[in-house]
Amino acid sequence: MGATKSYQFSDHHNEMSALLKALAHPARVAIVEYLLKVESCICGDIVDHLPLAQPTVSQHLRELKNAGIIQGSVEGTAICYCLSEKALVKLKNYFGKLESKVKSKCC
Amino acid sequence: MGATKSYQFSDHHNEMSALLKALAHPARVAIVEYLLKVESCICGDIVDHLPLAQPTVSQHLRELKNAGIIQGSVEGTAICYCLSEKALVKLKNYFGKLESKVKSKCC
DNA sequence: TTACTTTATTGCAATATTACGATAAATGAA
DNA sequence: TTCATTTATCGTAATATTGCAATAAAGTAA
Repeated sequence: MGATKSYQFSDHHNEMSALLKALAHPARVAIVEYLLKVESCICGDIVDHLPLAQPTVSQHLRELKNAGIIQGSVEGTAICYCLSEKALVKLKNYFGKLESKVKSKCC
Repeated sequence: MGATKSYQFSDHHNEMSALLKALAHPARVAIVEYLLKVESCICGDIVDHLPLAQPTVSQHLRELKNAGIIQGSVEGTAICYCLSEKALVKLKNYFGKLESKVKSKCC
């Protein structure tokens, strides 16, 4: 025991939770909002904008990339990161759907 | 080392990541969607709809409640759970804002 | 080539999460 | 009261996450 019983849940539930898990850390929320704020891809200065060591930031970036939330492409000696619109659209649509269906007639 | 350095991030980043963290598990996504599906509050049969033991479900419900995503009220010998519209609106607006701002002009 | 810059990976310690058996608490019914 | 039902909590084991120093890898520049 201790590990999430992923195999007991549907693909949909696992996919959504994986996407949300990628954003379930303040550093990763901060990275996403930073990429959004500069309105373009960022080459190389993400580490300087976070209060964490370089290996830690690299680890967070990898998690965001694995989840499909950001993309990275090699640009000379640096790497350019940018947001993946597809993932954000998916999240927007998901919560839009949830919110539109919710009825506030609770006991 | 090991613990998230919450104090290094803004309140906003911590609040958003906490809300998303509450949904970063397939069981909790499943609970939210189940509450949505029945379109009303559920009294007592959440445990039967999940492939987890009762103490585990109770733990997940508490996390959702602490995050403000669901509400629970005592109804006789059972407890009625329902979704909190406020949290879902917050999430919908957040991703709506992100998606509307994202520019897909990446390198 | 060497030196430099930037990012990734490795290895590990500290902490957090997940899951569940056992048990407690709370309520209703008999 | 006692019994049954339902949910919460405690305790603990297994696993996952977080963070960083050290180091590697990959590229540019001289």
